Amino acid sequence: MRIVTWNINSLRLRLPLLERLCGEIQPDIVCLQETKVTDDLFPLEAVRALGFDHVCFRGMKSYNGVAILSRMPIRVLPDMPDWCSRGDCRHIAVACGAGDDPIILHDFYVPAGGDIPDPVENPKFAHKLAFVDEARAWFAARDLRRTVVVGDLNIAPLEQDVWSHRQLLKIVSHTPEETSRLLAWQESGFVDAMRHFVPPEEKLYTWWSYRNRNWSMSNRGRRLDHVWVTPDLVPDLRAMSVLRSARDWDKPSDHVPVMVELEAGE
DNA sequence: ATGGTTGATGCTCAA
Repeated sequence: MRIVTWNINSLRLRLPLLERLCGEIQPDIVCLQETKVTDDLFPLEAVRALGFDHVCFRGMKSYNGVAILSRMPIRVLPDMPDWCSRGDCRHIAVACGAGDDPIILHDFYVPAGGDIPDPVENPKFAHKLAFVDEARAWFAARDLRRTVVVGDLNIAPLEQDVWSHRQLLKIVSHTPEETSRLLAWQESGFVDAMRHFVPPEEKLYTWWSYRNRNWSMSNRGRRLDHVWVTPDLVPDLRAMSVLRSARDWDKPSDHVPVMVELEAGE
């Protein structure tokens, strides 16, 4: 089972890129963030035409929005928390597969947190920290198995997840307040599936700012997008790839797709 | 220290 996570930064604008992604790597499941489309305007027919007969989404006007596109049956998990009581569309979760032992898949879009890394001065940063704390507590209180967490978590936790650890320590996405919280959430029951394949000593990025024309040459990237699995799924991990080439597609997202292949759930 | 770009929306905000 090939699972892709991608902050697509407007689904409607980038439908041709989604089509290209599907042609190149044929994912079974695509988890999107920042769809930026309300549910009544979701491009369901275009998504079905790509072979995804099973689709769920939660969107809002202009901001946020998540969607899961699947070739196999999925069912949305009910009674998920309204994180930080915002009514934001930042999370959707499904059970994948028709069998009686499905894979549970959570798709998250964690708040970016604004520019100032101070929760007193910057309410958006406070929201981000609270969101991650709440997620950690929720998962820590549960017995997890056959569970995958993916999404744009908007935090690059390791030193080699950013182009310069030293220069980014006070930049939102890599402050110790964020990285310690994200790792605490991860350690509540998950293994970092990307780092299962790429050792922590190696640079690994999934996002390059639009504000850098020559993004590839300067390569000032960050790993903001993640795939975590519960330990019982680690033996099923088969492959991982970061589709760096997608950053150079026509009208690209600033995030590139990340693919993880699992033996499970066939 | 600063500015750099993009998307959705509509005379600006979020990223």
